[in-house]
Amino acid sequence: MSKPNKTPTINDVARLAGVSKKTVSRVINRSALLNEDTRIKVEAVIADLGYVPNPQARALALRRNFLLGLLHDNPNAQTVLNFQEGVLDAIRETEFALVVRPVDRHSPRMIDDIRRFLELQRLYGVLILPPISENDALAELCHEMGCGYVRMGSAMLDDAEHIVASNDREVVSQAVDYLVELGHRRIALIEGPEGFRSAFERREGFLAAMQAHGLTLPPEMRVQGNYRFDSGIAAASRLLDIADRPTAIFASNDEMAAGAFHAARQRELKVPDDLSIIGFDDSPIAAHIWPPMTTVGWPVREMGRAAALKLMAPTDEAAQQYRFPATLVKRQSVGPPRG
Amino acid sequence: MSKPNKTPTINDVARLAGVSKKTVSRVINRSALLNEDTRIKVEAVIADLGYVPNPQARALALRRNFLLGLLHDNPNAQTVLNFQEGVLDAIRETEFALVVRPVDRHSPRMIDDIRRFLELQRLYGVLILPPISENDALAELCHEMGCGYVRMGSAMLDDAEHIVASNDREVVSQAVDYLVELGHRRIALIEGPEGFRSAFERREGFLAAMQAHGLTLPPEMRVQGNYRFDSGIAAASRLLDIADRPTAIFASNDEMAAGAFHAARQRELKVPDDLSIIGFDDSPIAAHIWPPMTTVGWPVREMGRAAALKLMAPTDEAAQQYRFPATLVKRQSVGPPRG
DNA sequence: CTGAAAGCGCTTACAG
DNA sequence: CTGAAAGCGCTTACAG
Repeated sequence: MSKPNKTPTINDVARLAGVSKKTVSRVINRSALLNEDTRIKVEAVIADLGYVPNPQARALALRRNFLLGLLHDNPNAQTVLNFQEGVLDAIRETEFALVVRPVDRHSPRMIDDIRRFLELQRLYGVLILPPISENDALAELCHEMGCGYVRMGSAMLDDAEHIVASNDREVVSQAVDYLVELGHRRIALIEGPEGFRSAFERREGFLAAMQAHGLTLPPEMRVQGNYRFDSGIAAASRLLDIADRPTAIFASNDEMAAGAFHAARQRELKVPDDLSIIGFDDSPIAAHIWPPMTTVGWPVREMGRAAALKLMAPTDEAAQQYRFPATLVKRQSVGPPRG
Repeated sequence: MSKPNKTPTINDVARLAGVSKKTVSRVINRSALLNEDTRIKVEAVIADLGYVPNPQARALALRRNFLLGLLHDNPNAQTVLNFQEGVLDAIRETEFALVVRPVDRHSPRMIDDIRRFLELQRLYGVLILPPISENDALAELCHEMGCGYVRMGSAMLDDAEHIVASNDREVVSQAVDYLVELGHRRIALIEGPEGFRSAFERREGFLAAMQAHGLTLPPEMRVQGNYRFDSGIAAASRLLDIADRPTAIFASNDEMAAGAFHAARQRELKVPDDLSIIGFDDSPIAAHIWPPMTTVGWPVREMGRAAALKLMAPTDEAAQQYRFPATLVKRQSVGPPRG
């Protein structure tokens, strides 16, 4: 007789179902070697009691927690949150929970810190956001520690089971196509920082499209930023001070594109009449800046959901998807060039 | 002899220190009833072995996890992330980890969902962000489940041990003072939605300051929004279409203030020459909009850090703080009224 | 101040 | 297909 108020344990289920704990355990873990009638009987008792296996006990016995980790380093806040929402979509109604771990990619101890974290928390698996998702040493660490992992990236950085990827290169090419169709010829690039795969992919997409259209990109029409707002102002300032200045700018992310808006304003250039601007991310700033910004949106929430499923239920159909196309979001920061 | 590669357990420590497991446990848990020499000896072995108690085992034995939960419903992404950073500052180098749980405050099942979550995960405590931090039923739930909690709020919603609060009311009064000093008299209010304590506090601060300056607020100069961008456009549009339109607007958050910028632009009014605007939050949009927005910044990261400490180490000096003053951040969206 | 025994609620070989 | 025993790595009364 257990006290009426206590939450039921595996023993209660076993006793009421007239089987051993082990058999109940088999039901919980969906063991194949199990008589159908036994399973039905046990499941009835489980439902009746409202029994839920204690995660702490399972974690101890299995040496593995039912926790998904989210590793990120300071990217776009909205992206992190949208990804989290997607993960939640996937873990809702499951026994899993989400542990968030911001890390510092500039720290020499980052890998060691994460190693300790994984050792201690015995995570079921981790989800890794860019840019640290591009760190192969980190993926290797997960592998050697027996911790599942899925990376989010701008390209196929890993096998399908370990990645949710967008098609940055293609979609940036499409953005350039769009500008060219409107009549732009002097199109400048504000690229992202060295060492970011996203910066690389977006630049390659840009260059490929320019070449496809037979357009040249003079060196001064290509400036590097660091993905932050101020660097966008600086980069765009240089571009707009060129005598034969560009009529359109593609910036590798929205923050830098927002900086380009500022640089234009400072010079009393109108967007889009004097200057068309396209960003990347579709972050809140894109919709709220004036005029609303044409940008590239990626399905971050869906990526988060799929990434979590890859960890929890790799055989699920929804977990098979690894390609998540980004799309051009047309707003008012792009128009035909003047004259 | 345990295998050399295995991570050390409490048994290894006990054996090498020549004491019982229980004594090691006492050292880990800083029991007072402990001979000083014994403690030093055990601590030496712990350091030597690099022993770290297994959190899963402790969780099972203690019926309590070393996890801090962050409960939030969709507020400003940057606020959530800054708060997370603060929590991380506090849990770094501890055994604690942070579990994030977005919830839906409009769901009738919210409380039940959270109850199940707390039951299952046996959290050490939860941190609750606004607006759900204002839900007293939720605080009551935590209390009855024996789960620690700390709320973040715009005012003293709870006892000092259960809250990190800003001073929204005062700081908004100061914002109004600032506008009045510059010469503004027709100052309008875009207030936040019903049921948000922050909206209430900010409105009260606004009204108190107006009254203190002997200024009246005609009903048409006070419009309600829902904290979202579009509602800011709508509210400001109404205000700016008044014949004797305001020379300054205070909006209860940055998103609505950004909407006010749009409404001004649509009417070809210049900020700040034709219209001064002040927001609240100091979110990224505030710094990136043109012209950069004067707003109120609150020390979200510090609040997150203190909130986590209140849960983990309530006696720490840093955990005593519960007041976190917000401050006016002056940028370029405010100037003297024209003429 | 310290220890031997039992227990937290599960799962893992090993039998049968 | 099913079960009795031992174990995961800690802590909690209870003695002494």
